[in-house]
Amino acid sequence: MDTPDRPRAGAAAAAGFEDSPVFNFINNLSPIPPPKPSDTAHNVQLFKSSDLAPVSSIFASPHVNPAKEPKILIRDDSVQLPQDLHSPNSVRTRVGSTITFRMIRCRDIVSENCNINCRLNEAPIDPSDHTSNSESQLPQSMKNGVGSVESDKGQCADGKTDLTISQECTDLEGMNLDESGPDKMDSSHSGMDLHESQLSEQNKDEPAVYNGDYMIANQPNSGMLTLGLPFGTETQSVNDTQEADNSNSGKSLLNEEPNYYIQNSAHEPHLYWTGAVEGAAVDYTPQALPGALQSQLMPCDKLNDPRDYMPTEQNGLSQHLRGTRRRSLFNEKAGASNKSEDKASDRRSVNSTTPKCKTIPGDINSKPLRTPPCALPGIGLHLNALAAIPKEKIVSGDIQSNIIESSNLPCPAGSSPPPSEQNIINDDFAQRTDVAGAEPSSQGSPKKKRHKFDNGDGTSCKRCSCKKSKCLKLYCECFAAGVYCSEPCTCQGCLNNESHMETVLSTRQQIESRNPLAFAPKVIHTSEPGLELGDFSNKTPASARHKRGCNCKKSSCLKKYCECFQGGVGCSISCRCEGCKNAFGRREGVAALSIEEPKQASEENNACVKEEKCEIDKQLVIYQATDLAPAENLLTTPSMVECRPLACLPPSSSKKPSSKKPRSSTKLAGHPSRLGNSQAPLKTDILLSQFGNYAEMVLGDSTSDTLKGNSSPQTSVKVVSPNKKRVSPPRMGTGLSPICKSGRKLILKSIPSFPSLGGDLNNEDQKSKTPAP
DNA sequence: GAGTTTGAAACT
DNA sequence: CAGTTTCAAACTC
Repeated sequence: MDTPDRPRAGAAAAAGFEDSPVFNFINNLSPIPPPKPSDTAHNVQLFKSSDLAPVSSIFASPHVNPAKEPKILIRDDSVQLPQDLHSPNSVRTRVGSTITFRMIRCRDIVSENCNINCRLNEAPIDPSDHTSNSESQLPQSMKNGVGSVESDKGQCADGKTDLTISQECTDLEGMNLDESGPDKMDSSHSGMDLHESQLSEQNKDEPAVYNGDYMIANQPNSGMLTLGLPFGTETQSVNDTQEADNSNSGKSLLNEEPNYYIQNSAHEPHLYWTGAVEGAAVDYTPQALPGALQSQLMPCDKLNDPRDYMPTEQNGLSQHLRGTRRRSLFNEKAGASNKSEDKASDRRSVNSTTPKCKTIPGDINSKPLRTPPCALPGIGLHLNALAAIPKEKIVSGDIQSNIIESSNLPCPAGSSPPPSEQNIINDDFAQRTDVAGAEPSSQGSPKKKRHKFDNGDGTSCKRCSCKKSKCLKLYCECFAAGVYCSEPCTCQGCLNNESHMETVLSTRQQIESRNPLAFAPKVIHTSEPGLELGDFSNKTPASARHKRGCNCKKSSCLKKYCECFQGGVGCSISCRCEGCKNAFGRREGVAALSIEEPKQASEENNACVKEEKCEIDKQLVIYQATDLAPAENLLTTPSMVECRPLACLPPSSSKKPSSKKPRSSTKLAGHPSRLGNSQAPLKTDILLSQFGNYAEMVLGDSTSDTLKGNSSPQTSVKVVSPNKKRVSPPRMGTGLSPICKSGRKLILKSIPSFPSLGGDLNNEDQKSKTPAP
């Protein structure tokens, strides 16, 4: 198709592969120059944002809650998929059959970005941008992935011409033909019909292409990955991991994905996402990438929802939307997060979203610190959205969460996000977990539902019902979450509103002065054992995160009273709980098995199970290091336990006898967060490098390890099989999950890398590997 | 919907 | 730093 003119391609040409479609394909990919400045910038932003955000502690100031923005937005995006246009039904089935990818969570790493990434939506993107290309590319990648994917391919091959499929196929062609592709893409997209026809054709023709892609993908080192992205390493690692995952299934979406990445990377900065990659995997829609993400996001169930499908207009629109979608990710960062709109429309209206709750303006301190992305008000929110997501959507929520997490990846683990940010994030997670676990409860009283209602953004309103605290104390969830109380709140004498901004800020500062970690998330999903342990000062961020431990006595850590449980994480050393039975992981020794305990886990697990089911059944989940599936998140603890041995944090350090008290720990941790802000710039730089490391850590390492089998049992598999089933380490069989565990394990690895923001990526790794003597 | 339980936050 | 009180969520009826 294309000429091997490109220098890089030249090598291949030299090889004599020029003629091969694969070669062509590769050429297309490889040629892609390093991300354009703008692109790079985007990428950087993502990472930065994540990094920065955490550092800056976005939440320092309360954020306006977009209370009601549906976090679901993501879904919407996914919904948007052209499929609807063609045949929702087909799509549905496909979706079900097809694999969905989970976004990798980097959340731990990235604290903030989540929001941004998560949202595909709305922000109208300029088609002019590569976005279109990228989109198209994404779809292509998707296609590729899909094509490779059994189900998808089957469909295409079958000539079923699902809209999505067809589109995908077409996209691929376009991809193959030209990287630039936007035009091509457009053309391809423009005609849905065309797609179909093309599909058939492509199906025929493409195989070669796919193959090529596939091959490329297979090659970890393939130029594609390496080439483009600054993150190349990551991508590679990802690919590897994916491959590993795929390996299970044999071919893999992933394989294709790599291409996807590459292309994206080349064209779009946004693509950098692993998530995007994953998205690529998504069959659905051509529209997709962004959509892909969305699709991923979308719960299996949701696919059914007409809304989800979005009445996207047509291909053209879809394309356009695509662009927007991608953008949306960033846009969201920009603070445009629109939670509310689950619906397709949401994208466009993204901005329109009306957060009822407003996030409190960044703290004085934090504000300046806020780095671009991080700064975005929306940052915190995204996670919450998950929680907000109705049970129905829970699954999707997970996905979303995953996506979000992935977005987070960039953030250097080392830097702990500002407490506030973390809080948000945590909240999100918690919410997610809550959603899962709490689902039942949520049904009950509004309060219970409250979290669910949350936008999902960290910023969403918590619907507090404070009476005496005036919503100026941590008792107030809204205040604690850094958001202003909004309509949903039933609080009395509330001062947590814009009109009292000064009061709020001052109060926050006071609280933070007391306890830097006061606004830090109660539970950090990061499974990093070390962090949990809080031992390493180096990893202060982590420690800070985990500073709090529960002090449950009667709840046995089996109820929401327990922060750990509520957060969906197992209890850690820092916990002082008595009779800990935390299903997610018991404190200390108990932990490992606790997860498996069906009894305890039953409730919580249910949530996890649900998610997992969906995922398993229909989705391919790609876990990245940090990303614990939401469901997985639940598991984190156990994994952590297991991990610990690996992580081997210094035992002494690990133990913080009184870690619970935020105060003591907080001081240590708290500062770091702020420091992080200052460090932010560094972080960004580091981030990239870290990111790669991180990716490796997460994906690569875990995957590699798992693949290799060397891995300690701990590094259980996170791998998802292309087959649609996660490949879980043998051990986990229980409902919960193998996956979860595996995910956690991975996380653990990743964790080590994070710890030192300032870090040192290298150091981190080393440290992680070799716990301090 | 009201009341009780629970554990964190705040206070001393 | 430890103990107590206050608070609001979580939970139960």
